[in-house]
Amino acid sequence: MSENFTPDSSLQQQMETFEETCRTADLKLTHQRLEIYRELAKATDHPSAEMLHKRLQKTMPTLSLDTVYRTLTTFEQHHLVKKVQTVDSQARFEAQMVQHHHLICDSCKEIMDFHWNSFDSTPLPADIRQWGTIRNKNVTIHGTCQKCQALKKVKKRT
Amino acid sequence: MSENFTPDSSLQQQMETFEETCRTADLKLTHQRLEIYRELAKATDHPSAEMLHKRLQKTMPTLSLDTVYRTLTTFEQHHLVKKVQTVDSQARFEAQMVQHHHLICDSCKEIMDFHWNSFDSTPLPADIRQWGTIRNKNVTIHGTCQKCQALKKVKKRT
DNA sequence: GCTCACAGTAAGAATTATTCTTATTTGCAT
DNA sequence: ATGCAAATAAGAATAATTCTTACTGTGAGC
Ligand SMILES: [Mn+2]
Ligand SMILES: [Mn+2]
Ligand SMILES: [Zn+2]
Ligand SMILES: [Zn+2]
Repeated sequence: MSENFTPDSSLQQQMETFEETCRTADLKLTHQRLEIYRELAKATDHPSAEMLHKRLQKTMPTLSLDTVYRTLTTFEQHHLVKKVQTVDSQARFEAQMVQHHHLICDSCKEIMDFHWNSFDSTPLPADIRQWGTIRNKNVTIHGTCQKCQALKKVKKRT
Repeated sequence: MSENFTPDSSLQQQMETFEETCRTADLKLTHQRLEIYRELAKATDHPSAEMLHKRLQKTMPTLSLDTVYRTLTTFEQHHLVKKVQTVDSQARFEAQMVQHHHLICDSCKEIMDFHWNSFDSTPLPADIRQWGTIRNKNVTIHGTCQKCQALKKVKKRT
């Protein structure tokens, strides 16, 4: 590990990969695309388009919500980001493209990543294979996070 | 197995359980509720509210789409149906409440059930336990179903 | 079986999330 | 530096879902 290591070094790396992918895909490197990608890449909470827009407006007051949506869709088509499947109406996004799974708090809607290598390497039940071509398999865990549990206890006491 | 066994016997059973649950929950047994539940219970494709409405309109021409939505929401609150999490804008529903998992075709959006008991009884990675209270864990498999694969091949030949 | 209170419904308006249209701006190849 | 296709901003439009309101029907009590 180098002496120049900073918590941002992986983000820097990710930005470079992003720029490279854009150039290869003939996507122009606009300020909007760079900032939207950076904001999503540094987020760990799987923000919605609206959340991203709100965060970015502080530094880019003229950024339109439509651009956020359009840009995320473009990124998705180029496998730079993923739409996360939820039961809620607003779509949630992430720039984390390596295989992982999700913990979802049904109370605050927080989405957290986790890894589960032993699951990833477990073969599927045999009878599923004939269904078609399988692209990926993912686990979603629903529950209530610590924070929300604590809040509930406080409320009960009232 | 009785001589009176018919393919519908389990649906009959499910309808009785449904009626019982409604009575216990002080939900009036309206024609709309009965038919919406029956239609969803007999479906295996996880229909959207709109799909259910379309199917029911044949026999109930005055049924409003709003009633379908409202009724499904009521059922969901009483754990009679579940909203299925997808990446698409239209919500999909099911009356199948026993633990199971989903195969989703990214091409035709078909959602299929499957069971995986060995997964269900596998403990979660230890480091997840501290996140909060876990309610359930489910697997979603994405891919392309046989039908869609066949269609693609035909198209390629053209 | 009849009546009545009130939960539930239909219809259309409203809201929310997302996408489209169009005039203007910008990245980048030349 | 110039030109032009691609991208953006703003607001209109669309799609999915929910709300409002006047009317209807379920089922408890007689
Ligand atoms: Mn994730
Ligand atoms: Mn299912
Ligand atoms: Zn929470
Ligand atoms: Zn398919």
